[in-house]
Amino acid sequence: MALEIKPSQALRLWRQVHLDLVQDAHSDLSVRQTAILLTIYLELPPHTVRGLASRLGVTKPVITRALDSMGKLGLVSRRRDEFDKRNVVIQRTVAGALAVEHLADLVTARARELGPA
Amino acid sequence: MALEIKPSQALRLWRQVHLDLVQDAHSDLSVRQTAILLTIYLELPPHTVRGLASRLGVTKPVITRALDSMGKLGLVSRRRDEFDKRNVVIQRTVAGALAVEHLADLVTARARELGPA
DNA sequence: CGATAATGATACGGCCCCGTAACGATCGGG
DNA sequence: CCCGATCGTTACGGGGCCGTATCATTATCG
Repeated sequence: MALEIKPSQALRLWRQVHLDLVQDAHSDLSVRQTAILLTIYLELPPHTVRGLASRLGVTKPVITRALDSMGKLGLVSRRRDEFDKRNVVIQRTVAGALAVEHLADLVTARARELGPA
Repeated sequence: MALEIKPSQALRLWRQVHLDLVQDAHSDLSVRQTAILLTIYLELPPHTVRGLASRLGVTKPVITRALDSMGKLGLVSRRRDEFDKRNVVIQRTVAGALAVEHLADLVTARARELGPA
């Protein structure tokens, strides 16, 4: 059951949510960080730096730095893998789950306001 | 006729489009720039620096700098208002319209792929 | 063991964006 | 005519993210 959305609706939805994000002081994530955060919270664990890097098509330092900054915000946390101590396992947090949920609410609410055409 | 979308669908849509944007080398716009671009192309002209600033809830230098960088990319252009030479009128461009259209296609295509639940 | 591979982190130089404050140009009211 | 208000821009100092190259740690294989 595919979601039917017209190009003009898609644009208005995209614009309105972006306006909300710009005005929401707490949402200060870049496009890359958003992609990383949602991948962590929507795809099945475990998540590693290397896995995310190849999944997003970016270099590993990009992931490391994004995890640093999102970690400071409390949106994710890291833990050494005990079985292969080279790996780092990225873990979800309560604050991160709340942020993702907040984004979902934002999108659904703005979609509900869309008129036809 | 409102658009019905479930939170889980909203998140998967948001994630997938962001993954596309990260991997698309040409799309290098920040959240703010995207909000500005879509406002210019979706709301009725004329657009001014001050108008956009108050519409987005940001300071004027933010708009000026965003117009500078988007102007270099050919996405928008500027012209002095002949009747009130203090004003600057922001104009749309072919490249900008194409970029907006491309984004619309991206969102609608990813929405079409969404499963239920 | 020892050499090689793999993982994530870090250093570096560069670029872009931010907010505040100031600026020049232009308009408009007294 | 002039002085204040308005417009957009620029200057400044600070901070974040980027890609490349390199690093320390750990695992693997001969």
